[in-house]
Amino acid sequence: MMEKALPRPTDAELAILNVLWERGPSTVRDVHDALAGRQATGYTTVLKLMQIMTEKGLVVRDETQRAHVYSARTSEQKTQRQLLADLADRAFGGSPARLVMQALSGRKASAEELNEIRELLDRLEGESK
Amino acid sequence: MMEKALPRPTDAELAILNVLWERGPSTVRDVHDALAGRQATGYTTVLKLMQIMTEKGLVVRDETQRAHVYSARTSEQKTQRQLLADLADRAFGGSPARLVMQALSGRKASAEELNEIRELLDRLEGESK
DNA sequence: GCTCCACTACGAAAGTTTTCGTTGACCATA
DNA sequence: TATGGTCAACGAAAACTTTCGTAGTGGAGC
Repeated sequence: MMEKALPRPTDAELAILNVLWERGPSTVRDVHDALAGRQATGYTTVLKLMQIMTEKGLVVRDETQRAHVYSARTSEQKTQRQLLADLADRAFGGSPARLVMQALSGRKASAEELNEIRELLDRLEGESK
Repeated sequence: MMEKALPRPTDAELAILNVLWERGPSTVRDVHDALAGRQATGYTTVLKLMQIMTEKGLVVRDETQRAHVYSARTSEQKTQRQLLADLADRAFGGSPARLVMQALSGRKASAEELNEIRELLDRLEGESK
């Protein structure tokens, strides 16, 4: 059973997915309102995007209610990994490790964050043993 | 002196930048040939893209030769960091640390890579002291 | 000088993304 | 039953990305 790869979400689509991941299943109205703070987009713009996303399979919708209820088709984690793999391919010669190193050295992470990452490393190291 | 933010390169533009970073200053012919293996694009397509990239400021060109010589305006590192910061903003709630953790847990890095990353962590930890 | 070739420039077309105005349907309620 | 509000659907336009055909230019070699 081949799981068909969903297309990489565009910027505007990703903004909508973020709302769906945060709020769970939502109507267009919900998403539009949630987006209102960050983006200044019209209601029908959000609606149209979500219709397109439905066609693409990025979201699924429940039409039993008058106001259709949309859900992200793919988890946030899975999408994040897809985006990272994609970026690694396009900008890091296909090497996720190089991506990580650049991300680490590029910015000052807090001490706690560094520790978290170190613990994660320990855990990974443990698994591969 | 405000350094104006260059636009995020598109997929096709990034492919060209990769060639320029690898080869150094190159003509359109050079880039086209280098791309030939991976992409099947016509010569004029590459040319047009590089003209657009010149307008955008992503590359600069030396026109003293008949075959113009193009160079990336921004280093590979800097561009990579910009792309990572951008992705962190769009898909990781603005948190590079979360991006790193997802990148690490998402894939099996080799033991050597993990060690490299650990050393990098040590260095970072040292600096922040 | 002429011809051929490689190159840049230009413009157009196709595809994708983002935006929004308009329309018609449904439902509540006066 | 009429009115008003909310909603999905549709279509179109604007912006951006990607593609390539055609034209013109300049230099090398005959």
